[in-house]
Amino acid sequence: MNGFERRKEQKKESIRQAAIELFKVFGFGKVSIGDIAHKANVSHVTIYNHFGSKDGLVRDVVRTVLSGLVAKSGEIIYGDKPYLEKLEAIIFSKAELAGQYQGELMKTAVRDYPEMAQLIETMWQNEIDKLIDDLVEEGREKGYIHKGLSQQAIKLYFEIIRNGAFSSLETISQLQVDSKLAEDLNSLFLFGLVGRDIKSE
Amino acid sequence: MNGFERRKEQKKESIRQAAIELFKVFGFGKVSIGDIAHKANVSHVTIYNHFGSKDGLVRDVVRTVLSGLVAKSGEIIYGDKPYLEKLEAIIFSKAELAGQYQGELMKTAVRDYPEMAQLIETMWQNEIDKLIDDLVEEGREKGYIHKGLSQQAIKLYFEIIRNGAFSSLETISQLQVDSKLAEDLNSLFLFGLVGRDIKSE
Amino acid sequence: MNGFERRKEQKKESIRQAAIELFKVFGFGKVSIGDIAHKANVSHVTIYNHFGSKDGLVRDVVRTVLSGLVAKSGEIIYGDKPYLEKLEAIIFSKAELAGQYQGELMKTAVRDYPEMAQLIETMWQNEIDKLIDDLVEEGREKGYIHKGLSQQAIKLYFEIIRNGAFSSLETISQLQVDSKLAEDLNSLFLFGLVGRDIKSE
Amino acid sequence: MNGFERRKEQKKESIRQAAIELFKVFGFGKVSIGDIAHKANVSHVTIYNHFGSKDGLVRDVVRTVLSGLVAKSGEIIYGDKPYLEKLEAIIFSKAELAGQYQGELMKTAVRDYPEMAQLIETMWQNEIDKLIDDLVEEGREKGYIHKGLSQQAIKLYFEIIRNGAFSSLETISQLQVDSKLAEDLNSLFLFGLVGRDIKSE
DNA sequence: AATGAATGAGGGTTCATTCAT
DNA sequence: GATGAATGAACCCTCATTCAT
Repeated sequence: MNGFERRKEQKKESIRQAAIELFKVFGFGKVSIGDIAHKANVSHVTIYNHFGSKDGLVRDVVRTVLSGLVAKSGEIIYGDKPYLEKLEAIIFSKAELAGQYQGELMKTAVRDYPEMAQLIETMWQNEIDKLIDDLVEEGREKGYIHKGLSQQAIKLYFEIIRNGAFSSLETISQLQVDSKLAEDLNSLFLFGLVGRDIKSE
Repeated sequence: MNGFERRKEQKKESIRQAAIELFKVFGFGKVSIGDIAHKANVSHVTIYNHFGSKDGLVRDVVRTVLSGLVAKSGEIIYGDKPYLEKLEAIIFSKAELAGQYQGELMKTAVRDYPEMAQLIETMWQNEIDKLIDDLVEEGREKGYIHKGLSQQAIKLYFEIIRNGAFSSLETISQLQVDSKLAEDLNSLFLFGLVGRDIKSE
Repeated sequence: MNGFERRKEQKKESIRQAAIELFKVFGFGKVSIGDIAHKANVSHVTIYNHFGSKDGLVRDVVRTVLSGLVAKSGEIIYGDKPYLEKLEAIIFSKAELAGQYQGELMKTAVRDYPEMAQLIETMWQNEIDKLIDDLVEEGREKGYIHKGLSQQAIKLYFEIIRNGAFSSLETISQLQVDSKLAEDLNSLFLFGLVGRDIKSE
Repeated sequence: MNGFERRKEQKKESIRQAAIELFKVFGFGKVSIGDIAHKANVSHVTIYNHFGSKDGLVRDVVRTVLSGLVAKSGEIIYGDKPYLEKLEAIIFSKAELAGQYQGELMKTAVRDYPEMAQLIETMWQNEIDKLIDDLVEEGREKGYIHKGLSQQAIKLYFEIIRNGAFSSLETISQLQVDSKLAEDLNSLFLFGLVGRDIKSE
C-alpha cells in the first residue's frame, strides 16, 4: 500500500470511527451524514465517495464492529486465564462492556435496517455462537457448569446475562470499585439466587 | 361521562394504541405522526388536537405504558401464587414479556427524548423499584434467596435478567412449548451455572 | 331588541373588541381565529356563526373602526373649539392617536386583504375626506391657512403629518408632559422650518 | 474571489433581491420561503443552505437594506447640493422614497421579529440619527431652520414627515409631474400652513 | 480525490374552516 | 345557538443524495 492509498485508508478509518462513536450514542437513525462529516472533519460528499450511501456506511460499520467483537472475544476465550476469569471477562469485564454496547448497536441495526439482518445473523451465528459453544464446553469439562443443563439453555442464559448487562452499564461500572457487589454478582451468576457461599467451594 | 366524551376518549385511546404498536416496532424516532394517523384512521391534525405535539404524544404513551407495567407487576407480586411462580412470572412469563418489551421502549424514550428521563426515572424508581424490593424481601423470608447477598446485588441481578430477557424474545417464547428448556432456565436462575438438581430440593 | 338579541349582540361586540385589540398590536395576519376566541372567551365556531369567516370578521372590524374614526373626527371638526385647537386635536391629540393607530390598521387591511381596498377607499374618501375639506376650508376663511396653497397640497400635507404622527407614537405621547416640545411642534406645523415665533403673531 | 464564490454570491444576491421585493409588498409574515425560492428560481433548500433559516434571511435583508439606506442618505447629506435640495431629497425625492419604503419595512420587521429590534435600533440610532443631526445642524447654520426650535422637536418633525411621506407614496409620486403641487408642499414644509410666498424669499 | 452548491422527499406544526352533537 | 372534534392546505425546516468544479 503506497502513501496515497494509506492516506485514503486513514480518512476512511477516521470517518468510520466518527460514525461508530455517534451511532453508539444516538443510534443509527438520529445521526445524519452531516454530523459524521462534521465530526470527521470532511465534506459530506467524501463519505459518499468512500461508502456510497448512508446504508453503505452503516453496513461497513456493522461489519467492522462485529469483526472486532469476534476477535476480542476469541482472545479471551482461547487465552490462558483461569476459567472463572474468562467467564467474568466475557460477561462483566469493562473491556467486554464496550463490546456489549456494540452488541446493542447491532440490535438497532437490525431494527432500523432490516435488510441488514441477514448479514448480522450470519456473522453472529457463525462466529460468536461458536465461541460461546467452546466456552461452555470448557466449562462443562472443568466442572464449572452442571452437566444436566442443555447447551441451548446455557447459551440462552449467557445471552440474557450479556444483553442485560449492557442495560445496566452504569451500575456495572461500579463493580470495579465495589468488590462486595462484584463478589455477590459472581456468586449469583455461578450459584443462583438460592446460592452457596463462594468460600465454601 | 357522556357520549361525547366517551367517543373522544375512544379516539384518543385508538391513537394511543396505534402509537404504542408502531413505537414498539420502530422506535420513537422512526415513526412519524403521519404513520400513526394513518394506522389510527384519523387526520394527523387530530393527533395534535388531542396530544398537542409529538412530544406530548410520546409523553402520554410513556405514562400509559409505565402505569400498565406497574399495575401488572403489582398484581403478580402481591398475588397469592407460590413464590417461585411469581419469580418466573415476573422474569420470563409471556404476559410480562410485553411489559419487558415496553421496558425497552422506555430505554429508547430516554435516549431520544432526554427531557423525559426524569419522568421515567421517577415512576420507575418510586413504583417498580418498590415492587421488586418487596419481591426480594418475600424471597429472603421464604428462604429462596440467600441471606448473605446484598439487596443491591440482587436487584442488579434482577435488572440484568429482566432486561436481557427482552433481547431474546424469540427464544424465550419457546419456553412455553419446550418444558425442558424452561426447567433448565429456572434452574440456572435459582442455582446458577454450577447448579444443583431441582429435584434434590 | 329583546334580551335574547341583546345577549347575542353583546357576545358579538366582545368578539369585535377582542379582535380589534389583537389586530392593533399584531396586525391582521398574525392573529388567528383561535387567539381571538381565547381572548373573547368563546369557541372558535361562535366567531364563524357570527361573522362567517375570518375575512368577514376583518371586514366587520374595518367598518366598525372606520365609522368610529369618522364620528370622532366629526365631533372635533364641527365642534366649537378654537380653530388651532381643532387642528392640534385632529393631528396630535391623544384621543386622535387611537384613531391614527386605527388608520394604520386600515393600511395593513389594504395590504393583506386587497379585496377590501374598495370598501376602505369609499368610506375614507366619502367621509374622512369631506371632513378634512371642511377643516381646511374653515382654516382658509379664518386666515390660518395661506390662500395660495392648493387644496390638494394641503390635504396631502395633512395626510403626511397624520400618518407620520402614528409612526412616532411613543415620542408624541411625551407632548403632554413636555410643553416646550409641543409648542415647537405646533410652531413647525404652522410656520414650517424657517419659522416665526408663535408669540410674534 | 474565484468563479465559484462569485456564482455563490450572485445566487445569494438574487435570493436577497427576490426577498426584498416580496417583503416590501407583502411584509415579512405573508411571504413564504417557497415564494422567495420560486421568484429567485432556486429550490427553497438553497435558501436554507445560504441563510440558515427564514429568520436568518430576514436578518440579512434587514442589514442589507439598512446599510443601503444609510449609504444613500449619507451621499445626499454630505454631498454638495444646495441645502434646500438636500432637504427635499431626503424627504420627498423619489430615490429616497424607496428608502422610506424600506424604512417602513423595518417597522414590520420590529413588529414580527421582536428579537431583531436591537439590531435595528442600534444601526438606526447610530447611523441614521447622526446623519439627520448633521443635516439639521447645517440647516441651522445656514439660516434655514429657526434657531429657537429644539433639536428634539425638529428631529421629531422630520421623522413624522419622513414616515408620513411613505404612507402617501402614490400621491407623492405625482410630485414629479405636478410642479405646482411640489412647490406647495415645499412651501408647507418650510413655512408651514400659515405660510409665506416662496418667491418673497 | 475532494468539495461547495443544489435539490426532492418527507416530517412536525399551525390555521382557517366544516361537521356532528 | 354554542361547542368540541376533525380536517386539508400550507409552512418551516432537515436530510440523504447528486451535480459541477
